[in-house]
Amino acid sequence: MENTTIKTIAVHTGLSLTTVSRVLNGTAKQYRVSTRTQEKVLEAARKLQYTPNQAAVNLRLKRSFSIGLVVPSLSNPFFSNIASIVSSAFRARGFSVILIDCEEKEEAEVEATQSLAARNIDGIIVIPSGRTKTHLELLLRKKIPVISIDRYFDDIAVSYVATHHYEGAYNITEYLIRCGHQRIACLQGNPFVVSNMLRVDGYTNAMRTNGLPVFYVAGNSFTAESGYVETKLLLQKAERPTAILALSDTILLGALKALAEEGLNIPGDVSVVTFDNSSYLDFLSCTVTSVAQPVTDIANIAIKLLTDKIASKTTGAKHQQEKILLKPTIIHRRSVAVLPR
Amino acid sequence: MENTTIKTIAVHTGLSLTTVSRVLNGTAKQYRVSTRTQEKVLEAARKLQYTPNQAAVNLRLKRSFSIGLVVPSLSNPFFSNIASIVSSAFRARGFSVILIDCEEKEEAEVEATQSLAARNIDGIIVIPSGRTKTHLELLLRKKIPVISIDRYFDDIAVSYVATHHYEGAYNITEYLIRCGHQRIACLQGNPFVVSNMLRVDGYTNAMRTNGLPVFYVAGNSFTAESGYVETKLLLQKAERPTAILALSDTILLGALKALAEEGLNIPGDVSVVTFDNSSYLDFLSCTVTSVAQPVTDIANIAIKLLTDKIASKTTGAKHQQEKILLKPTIIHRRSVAVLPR
DNA sequence: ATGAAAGCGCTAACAT
DNA sequence: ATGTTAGCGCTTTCAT
Repeated sequence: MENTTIKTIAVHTGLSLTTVSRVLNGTAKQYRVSTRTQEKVLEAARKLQYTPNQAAVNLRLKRSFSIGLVVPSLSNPFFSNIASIVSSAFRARGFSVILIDCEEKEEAEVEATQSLAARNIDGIIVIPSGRTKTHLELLLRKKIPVISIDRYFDDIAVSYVATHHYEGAYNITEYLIRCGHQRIACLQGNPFVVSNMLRVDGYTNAMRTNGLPVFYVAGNSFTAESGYVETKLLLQKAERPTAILALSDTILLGALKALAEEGLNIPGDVSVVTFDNSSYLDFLSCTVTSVAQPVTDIANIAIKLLTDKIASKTTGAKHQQEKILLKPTIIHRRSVAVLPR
Repeated sequence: MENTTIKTIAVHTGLSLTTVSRVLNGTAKQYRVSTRTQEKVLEAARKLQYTPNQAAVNLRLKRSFSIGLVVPSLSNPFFSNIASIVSSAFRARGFSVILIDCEEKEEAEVEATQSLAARNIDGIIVIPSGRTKTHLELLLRKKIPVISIDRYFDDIAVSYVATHHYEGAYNITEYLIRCGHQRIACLQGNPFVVSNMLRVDGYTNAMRTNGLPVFYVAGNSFTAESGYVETKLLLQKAERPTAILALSDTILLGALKALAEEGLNIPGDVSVVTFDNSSYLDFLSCTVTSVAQPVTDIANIAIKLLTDKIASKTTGAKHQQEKILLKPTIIHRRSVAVLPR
């Protein structure tokens, strides 16, 4: 009792492979297969527990009916949240989703896109882990629809959807300044990814525009460890900050730990704001004001863009690079003190 | 300029498909392919940017060199954390990981396992979303190695690795009792999954063994919403609890919100403990004592079991069902008050 | 040391 | 209304 294939069914019903294939693919009507025959095939398929061998379909059709989703790290709630939303939306549209966690490693990301391409993937959504981008151009050359989210490159023809990182950072920095803060420290993540660079730019420009010196920028990854270490160092400075802008919630967590260890109160001793607006911000010892990214919108637009590109591979319609930036919003909580002038 | 296949390389080098294939698969030595020839093939492959078509390999070999990881929900940090650990461990061993988020839906889980099976997946790790288990038996019948983690079924021959849920709940309940608590409420998750049932049993038995009535059990899913709603209801009772045991960190978050809304302090007005030990527990307004699951151990053992099963498919060695339960530990923080007797 | 040829399971162009 | 056949890209047995 080997695996059931269409051949098994053909033998079983005394029909040809073609007819069986037609019935099973729903093209029966189109080829005027008799109702009788259809029933026979369907019944045999059910009885023999037939499931199509995707490798064969894939080889033949050069399509896999699945899309790849490549993320830097699932242990970061921001990414796992996006992953969850994107993946369910695609499944709802009949695509399988192959999710790959790169552990923030660029080689892993390159490998991931190659392995996806080798599987005749229908399309790829990627959140780039670093500066590497040639692998994305390669996908383009292979005519594999690809779009990037959250992070992106302006100098290659890959469409993207992301939060307007610059604006988010600029606005929240300016908000801190309006609250009377002048010594505002910025705890950054991976200094080589666009999202981080733009946020740092937003912070820097908001400071300068308001006639303030850029007080402090440090950090090297979007992790609690980085946030912790940098805050420890920051607090060694002769002049302590009155406010800290953490560029992600993971960084924030580390910063909070360091602040607690130093016995500093929020917002009494130091104000704190962050990026990403994770749900636990509402439950921290001091609820934390945050820049919220429109994650659901990002996911939905990404899906729309990718499915359009996939669909138009058949029609052959040309697409230009779409560059979509969505407005972030500030969610106000209680972590910011208004300083006396 | 079409896609490069071994045929392209064969034509290019004037060699046969066989020879090209041998070189590319590292069996060159075994077949005494001349060094000269090997170089030619390798060079052509590089120049033409050859990547093997996995669908073809898969069809031919009935192997995909990838494993499936099926989880209930990636937006739950406990699962996304496991997913991250398992997926990186497998990639390190040369397997691709196809990760599927089922949104806690049993149909989605069944569909996922079927779709994975249709891809000639080498093995599957699943965290079951509910009571459904026939799909796992089906995998077994198709000789696809499968093991479940975190949640499991004792009456089917699927191996599993999980935390000793019963013990975790029993111990922490008893700890609360020793601290003088008698009215302890239990906020449960999905009542139909083993992990939840066992935890509830642990709670219930700890109460009974210590001569206390089972005060309160309610809830229906491992979400903040459920935790919030149930806590709201719980606080309507004439007799309020002195302690709350949340069966997951997500439930805890909802409970905390409800407690805050009622103006209750932790641990002054009510003590709180939870399951899962997420990193943010250290940063809440009151750090929360928690049952920690040995997630890394679970992942590593799961990997060991699965790779063994995959390897022994070739050797044909028989495996019995492995049932592995790991001890949880209690991480003490500041959310539990010691009551006067 | 290298090649020819069969076949994995499926679809589709081309009969009839 | 149904069937024959070629071929997707690869591995492997069997020749030479």
